Amino acid sequence: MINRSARDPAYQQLADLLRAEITSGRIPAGELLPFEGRLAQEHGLGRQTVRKALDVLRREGLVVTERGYGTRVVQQQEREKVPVPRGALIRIRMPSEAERAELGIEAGSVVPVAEVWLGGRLRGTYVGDRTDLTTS
Amino acid sequence: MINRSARDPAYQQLADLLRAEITSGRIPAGELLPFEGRLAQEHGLGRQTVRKALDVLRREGLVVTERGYGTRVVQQQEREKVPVPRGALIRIRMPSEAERAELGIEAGSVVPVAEVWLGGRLRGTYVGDRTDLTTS
DNA sequence: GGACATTTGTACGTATGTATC
DNA sequence: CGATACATACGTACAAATGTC
Repeated sequence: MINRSARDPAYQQLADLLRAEITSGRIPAGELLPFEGRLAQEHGLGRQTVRKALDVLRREGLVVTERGYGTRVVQQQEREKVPVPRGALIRIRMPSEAERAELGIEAGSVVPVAEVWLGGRLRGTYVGDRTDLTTS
Repeated sequence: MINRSARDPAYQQLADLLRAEITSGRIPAGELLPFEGRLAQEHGLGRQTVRKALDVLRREGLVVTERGYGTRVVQQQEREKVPVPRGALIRIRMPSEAERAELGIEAGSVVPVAEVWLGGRLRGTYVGDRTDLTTS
C-alpha cells in the first residue's frame, strides 16, 4: 500500500512495490505490467505519478516500455564474454542516443556501455546487459 | 528556438539547446543554469517540460540539480585508475537506490557501476563517472 | 533562532498526439 | 477504421530545501 505521509514519495513507493513483484518472480520476465491507467486506479494515484514510478524501473533496466502497447519485464539477457587484452583501459558510461541506435539498444531501456581503449585508440564499445568483460 | 511542429519533442529540443551552451563553454562548469521558471518563460514552455529537458541532461551527467538552489553544470570529474587483475570478470550495470547511497552517487545523476569479480567473489564496485579500469 | 523569498520536488487534473492492436 | 495505451504538454497547487536578513 502507498502511504501518503511517508518520507518516500508515492512514485518511489510504487516503484518499490513493482520491483518486489518483479525480482520475486511474481511478475515473470516477458510479462506485461498492468497498464498505467490501471496502476493509477489500483493505487489511488495520478497517471503522471505512475509514469514516474515506471521511469524509476526503466532507469534500473528492469522493464521496457513500448508505446501503444505496454510495459513489460525484461528477459534476462544471454551474456557474452569479451576478452580484454592487457594494458587496456576500460571506461563505463551512458550511451548517447545515436550510439543506442547503433548498438541496438532497445528504446526505453537504460543500459550502460563499456569502452575498451588500447594504445590511445578505441578498440570496442560493449553493451552492459549482454556483455561481461574478462581480463586475460 | 523551439519549433513546436518539429519531429523532436520540445523538451528534447531544449535539452539540445542547453547541451550546446554547455559543451561550447558558453555556460562554464560550476555555473548555474537559469532557474526552471525562467527557462520556461524564455522558451515559451511549461515548467514540467523544462524539467523533462533538465532530466535529459542529468541522465547524461552534464548537470546536477540541488533542491532549493538550482541546476549547475558539473565539473569534469577527476578520474581514478583502478587496476584489474588478470583473470577477472567485469560486469557493468545500473546501481540500485541503496547502492547509490553507499557509493556516494549524487541524487539526480545517472551513472553506471562496474563490478569486478575474481574467483567467483566480488572484489569491488566502481562508479563510472570517476573511475577507469586498467588491465595489468 | 525566526521570517521570508527563491527554487526545486511531488502530485494532481486535463487535453491532445501517436503508435499498436 | 476504432479501441487501447503510451508520449507530450499545459496549468495548478502545495511541500520541502536553501539562502538571506
